[in-house]
Amino acid sequence: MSDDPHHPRLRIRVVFGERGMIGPGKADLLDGIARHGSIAAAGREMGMSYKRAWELIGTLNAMFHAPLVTRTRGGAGGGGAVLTETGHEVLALYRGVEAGAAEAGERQIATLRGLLRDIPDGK
Amino acid sequence: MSDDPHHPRLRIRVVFGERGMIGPGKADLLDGIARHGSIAAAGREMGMSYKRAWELIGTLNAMFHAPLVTRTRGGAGGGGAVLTETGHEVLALYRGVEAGAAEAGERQIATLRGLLRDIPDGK
DNA sequence: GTGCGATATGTTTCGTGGAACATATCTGAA
DNA sequence: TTCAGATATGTTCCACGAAACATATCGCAC
Repeated sequence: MSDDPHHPRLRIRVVFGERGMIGPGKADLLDGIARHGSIAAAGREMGMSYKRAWELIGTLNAMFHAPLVTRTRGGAGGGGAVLTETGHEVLALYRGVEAGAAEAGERQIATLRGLLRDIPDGK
Repeated sequence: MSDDPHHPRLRIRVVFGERGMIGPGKADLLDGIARHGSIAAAGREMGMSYKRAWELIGTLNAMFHAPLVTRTRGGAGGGGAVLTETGHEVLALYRGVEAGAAEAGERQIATLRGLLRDIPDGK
């Protein structure tokens, strides 16, 4: 979609043992909610069913000591969802890990990329 | 198995667009082959079927401009597999990315860990 | 009090990755 | 010339997660 297939991408998942984990999916979802103010809209944007988005948010909320997303039902516009302070914090921390890792691994990744076989078939 | 569930772990996957990707699974497999000199033994060690291990090695070999693993059939001991120079190089680069990311994200991850909910059930 | 738009959940269907199973093949050693 | 132990591959089966489908609920606006 909007990602350059020629540039290596780093997908990072932080695993907290049995307590859960957070990766690109949940992060992007939080991001979408922050931008749209709606679980449904965020899910739609990334081609994810409302149900799945809702479930992910549920696990995220249960995972931290305070919910990351608060929801409102009914009302003008039908309701909506917003990131709590903790929500913004967690998202920022995750993005920080991503950015730091990308920078720290820049050299190795470039070298790795150079070792790849030339594209076998341009489709 | 040997991973401390209390300490957050970073799982990193380097994605090269359509050309493939490398993550913990393939890296550990390469590692096992380097240590055991056998695809089968490496697979066994990580509870992976020989077939799956063999397939992963196949995609890895096809992914880079030179094979990462060379195999020998028959002979004393039935055969075996060893990492090529490129194989060692790729593994080292991936481990480097992992290490760099872990170090770079140390702060954020610790903070994230502090935001987790207290364990709900000690099992 | 009806409609709208979003959250909230349950149920069922379905595709896919992996496990399990089954062989075939290779070659040095005994 | 048989055996051992590893690579090499195809086929079938099944669990699990996600998608699809189906409702229910909420509350402001009109």
